[in-house]
Amino acid sequence: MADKKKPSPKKEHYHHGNLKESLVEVALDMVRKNGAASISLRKVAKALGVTQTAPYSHFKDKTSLFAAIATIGFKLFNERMSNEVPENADDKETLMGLGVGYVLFAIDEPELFRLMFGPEISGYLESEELLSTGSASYELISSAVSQSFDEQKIKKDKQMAATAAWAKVHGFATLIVDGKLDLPAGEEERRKYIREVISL
Amino acid sequence: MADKKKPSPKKEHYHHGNLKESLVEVALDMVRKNGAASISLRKVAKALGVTQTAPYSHFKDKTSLFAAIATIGFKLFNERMSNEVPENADDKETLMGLGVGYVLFAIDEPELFRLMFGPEISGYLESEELLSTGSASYELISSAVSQSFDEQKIKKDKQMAATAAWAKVHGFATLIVDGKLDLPAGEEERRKYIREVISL
DNA sequence: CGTGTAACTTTACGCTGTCAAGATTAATGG
DNA sequence: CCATTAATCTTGACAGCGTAAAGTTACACG
Repeated sequence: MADKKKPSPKKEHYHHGNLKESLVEVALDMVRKNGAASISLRKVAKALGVTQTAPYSHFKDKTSLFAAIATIGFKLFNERMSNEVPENADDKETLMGLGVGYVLFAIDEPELFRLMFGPEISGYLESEELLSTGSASYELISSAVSQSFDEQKIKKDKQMAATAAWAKVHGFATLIVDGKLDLPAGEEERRKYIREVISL
Repeated sequence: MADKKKPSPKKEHYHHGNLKESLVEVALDMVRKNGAASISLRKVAKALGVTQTAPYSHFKDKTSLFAAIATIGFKLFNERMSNEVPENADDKETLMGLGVGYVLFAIDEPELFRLMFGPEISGYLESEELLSTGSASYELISSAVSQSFDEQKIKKDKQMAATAAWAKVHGFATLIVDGKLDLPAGEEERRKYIREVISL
């Protein structure tokens, strides 16, 4: 991630140059640091030295900006889950890896996680990218469950099994993010703890 | 001087009488119908025929009102869970009943559920009643898990088992409330579906 | 070089939470 | 029973918010 061209420090140019990307960048930062509720379009605009209505040239409304951020969130989320799956993992290990990645992401990016599953963008259907990255997350888990159950020759309804697996992991992550659960300190202890809870 | 101060036709009393309760009542109604985000103190006040700042005689701020509503929510929640446990249930049946009640409450009161576990009151520590009714919910589940595991002579860490049980049910409820899952139509079908997912 | 258009500014509106100060009434105690 | 106090409610105000409408600037392209 090399830094691309940098806009001149002063407001020499009437046009910002890459305002859209910068808006997402700054807003993502604010979400991470203080949560989505702390964001106002005006503050984001001011942080970039543009006027309060400038963002409306690039985003229909505040929700659209949130959607763009959540889309990034889901990409990172899916990467994190995939990365947690070891090479040549069998179906069961795959499922566990995804679950651990799910929870670890929530721990590392609590505010982003909240936004992704929160009310700000719930019911927002206007971004195809958001919808596809979001459902990709579910597909990851769902297909892993499905394959895992094939392997184990379990005959339970697959969709229901996927729902149960998703629910457990999602609830776990949610409770952590909401501060309802205490976590072990170290990275490895956490990983172990998560694995144990998930496999119960 | 004759009619210096004329009370508006509707307005009989300067004092409302039981404004505090009425505020909670009306606000609870609004939460149920349109969600917590749709509420403004001003609208609640106007709905009761008082001025916009009248609520501040009874609630420190908007969050305090939300806390009062969430407290009611947790009471209903705990009742619902308890009612779902059949008489003379053994420990396992008790646990299942609580879980079913948990999810059914979320289905019946989605907006209230969201408020209870949402960011509006997260980190609000100024209402002892909210804290106690809230943790009572966890105690219900936690102690049921604990006893259930005694009965089954399972030696796994009880607290972790309680966490896993809580996570599964909570995640399930959350996903339903957020419209991420489709439910069967009838009351009994739902109960059955919930039981099956929970027991996976 | 002229012009269309995208990016940005200016201005403005209505809504919000909440503070400060004043008015009115209920409650209290002498 | 009356005077004082305390609780309750009103008036007025402020800053911040999302966002609509219309004007300005500058770049891209013929």
